Amino acid sequence: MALSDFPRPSVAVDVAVLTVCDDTLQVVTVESQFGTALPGTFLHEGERLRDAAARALSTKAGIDGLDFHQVGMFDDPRRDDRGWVLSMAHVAAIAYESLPDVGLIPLESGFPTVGLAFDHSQMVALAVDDLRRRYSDQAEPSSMLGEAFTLLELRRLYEAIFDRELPKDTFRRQVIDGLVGTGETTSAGGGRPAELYRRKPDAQLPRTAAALFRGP
Amino acid sequence: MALSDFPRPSVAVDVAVLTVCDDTLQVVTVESQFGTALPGTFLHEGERLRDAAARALSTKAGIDGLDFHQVGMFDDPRRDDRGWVLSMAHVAAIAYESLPDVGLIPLESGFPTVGLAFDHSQMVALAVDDLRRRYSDQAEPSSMLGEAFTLLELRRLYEAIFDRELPKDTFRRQVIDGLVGTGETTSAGGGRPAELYRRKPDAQLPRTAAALFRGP
DNA sequence: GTAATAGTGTCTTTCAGACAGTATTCA
DNA sequence: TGAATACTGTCTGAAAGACACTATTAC
Repeated sequence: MALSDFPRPSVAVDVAVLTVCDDTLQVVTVESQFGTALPGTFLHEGERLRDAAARALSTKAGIDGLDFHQVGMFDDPRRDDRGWVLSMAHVAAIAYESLPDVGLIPLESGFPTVGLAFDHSQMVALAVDDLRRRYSDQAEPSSMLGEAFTLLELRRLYEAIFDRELPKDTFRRQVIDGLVGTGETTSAGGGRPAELYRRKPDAQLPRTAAALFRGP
Repeated sequence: MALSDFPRPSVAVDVAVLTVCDDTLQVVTVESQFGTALPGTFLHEGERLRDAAARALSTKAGIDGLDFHQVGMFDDPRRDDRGWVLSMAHVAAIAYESLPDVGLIPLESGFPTVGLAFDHSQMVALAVDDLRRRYSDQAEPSSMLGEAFTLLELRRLYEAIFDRELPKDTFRRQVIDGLVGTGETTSAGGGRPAELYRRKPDAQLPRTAAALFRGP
């Protein structure tokens, strides 16, 4: 049997890069002829989707070295005026301090506060869902903080991701087993120095952590 | 800007249809020249992925009317000897009683007990993950039982999906608010007649239900 | 009656969440 | 010393999970 004789779609990738700035989730955007949009590109021959996503991010936003997760294929035949284009939405996360000078749009309870081109606002909503799921399962799985961080920094990150204040003592008990303490401390806060922690690889958070993060 | 001048991949869909038979999750398979595989097809021009999935299932397995969820795009350039073929894996669920005469393969803790063609075994593993996530969020969201069902039937279904015995009283308290009782009962079990329930649309299960289903 | 299954009241243990206490730094 | 922040012991209320009891059918 020969390969499909049907016309083939163009396949693209778009990437929602999420970061936290000013205690708020934000998404990286680029300016294009179609307006403010997510970084994206067409898939090259023989290329894998995640490699196309990395190439788009490197070329259009100067960002490298991130992990990508698929969040959904957008396949409305009329989603792009230029023709039949399927696009795989991806999500990645990065520490704000590692970001070059790029456009950022804050997210209000998971949705962009301004409209993005194409169906990119829907992509961002799915990206936030996926990020929240992964942050419910593990402690800081995507390096949105630096190499080491205090529990206060971690809690502020989770409060931004889940758009919700979290009690510090319960939060600590939920995440502490997913972390390893370095012996070091930092006194950047002004008061008693806080211990610095790293993520414990492959450690799962307790099943009840999701209930705390997502609220009642 | 003209549309991409790059060569385009063929795009296909494959569907993991899950059902429960003999207290075990099973997946629908078809025989092809490549061996035992998931039902699939190439995407037609202008067609949406979910419509291609429905067409594949209707044509190759005689199954209609299901809901499909994307679980991931498989994009290894060498995954199909015939050429460059991307395939979107889908998941759907169906009551065993609604199945026509098709091939079924039982799943051992989420994985097929025999190898499937291509990367279809990986697709099934992702499909089971997705099914478990959706059954953790809502009570019986995919109609794997009939229109109405008893709590015993529902619990047996969840035990098969999560491959784990569940205590009947705690299970009841977790799911009861996601159901609506019909006034009717059935005495098919032999003992005291059991009330028949339906799914309450849009009702979310408590956050702690996932902890019960997935276990320690 | 017995057997079988459905459904529920209750007890205990556990833990989320709140509160307040102690600990350690800087000014 | 006081202010600020980090961390932790303890209390309470709620609920998971276990257990047993009652309820309703068939035989």
